[in-house]
Amino acid sequence: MTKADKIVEIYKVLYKSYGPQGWWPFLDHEGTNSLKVGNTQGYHILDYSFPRNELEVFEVCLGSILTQNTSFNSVVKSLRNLKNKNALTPEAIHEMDIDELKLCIKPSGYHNQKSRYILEFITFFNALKGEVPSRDRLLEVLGIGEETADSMLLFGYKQLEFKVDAYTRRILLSLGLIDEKAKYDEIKQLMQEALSASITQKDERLIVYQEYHALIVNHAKLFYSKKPYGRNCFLHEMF
DNA sequence: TTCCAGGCAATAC
DNA sequence: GTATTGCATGGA
Repeated sequence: MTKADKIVEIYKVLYKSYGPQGWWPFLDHEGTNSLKVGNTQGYHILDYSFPRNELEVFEVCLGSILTQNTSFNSVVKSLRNLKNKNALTPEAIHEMDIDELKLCIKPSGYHNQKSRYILEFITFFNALKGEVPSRDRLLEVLGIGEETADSMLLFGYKQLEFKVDAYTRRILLSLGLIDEKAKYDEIKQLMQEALSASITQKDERLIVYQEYHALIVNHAKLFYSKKPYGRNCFLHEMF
């Protein structure tokens, strides 16, 4: 069984175990439906029409910054703080007092850094005028590294960019599919080549990229949060 | 109390 | 180029 085959099989097993996850965005920007805010079971499961507009794209990007090295429950608190002030828009945050912004995002940590990152991103976002940013341009923005860029592109802009995070590394390392010093791009290419080969339809592949990452996070929270990583992980029994 | 969380930039070597 | 460090809050 090749690495690519294993990567495809892992997805099938995770999906069968946990089901579709339904991630970003989290808040209802149109008032037409009620998203399950803060529900760990998912927010809009099996509805892949999201994000439906620029505001929802913005929320995904904002969440991508806020979730850096931070649990997502904390991020949801910050987003709700902003939403409650009717300030979950680039314009409102831009006009907001910086200390007020810091207070809103305080639950998700690093508020001094992240407030600056957010303001830098808003300037960038406004200049886009609705266009999809290139990955390289995103990486030039202060506070946006590889994972955050891919997070914005995959979940916000529906681009075929696989998001690699610490959990992805741990699982792949534990299963012997990468080595410790594997770089971000190496892991990303491994995942993308495996999935591209087995899923020719782009719309379908996008959904799998999104769900796969979400499934990895869900699975890793259960088996890869405490050392030794991967203890009792049922994926080990597959190969 | 300690450890960890859906990383990043700055700095040191 | 690679390794280390500071950043901050909240929950287990």
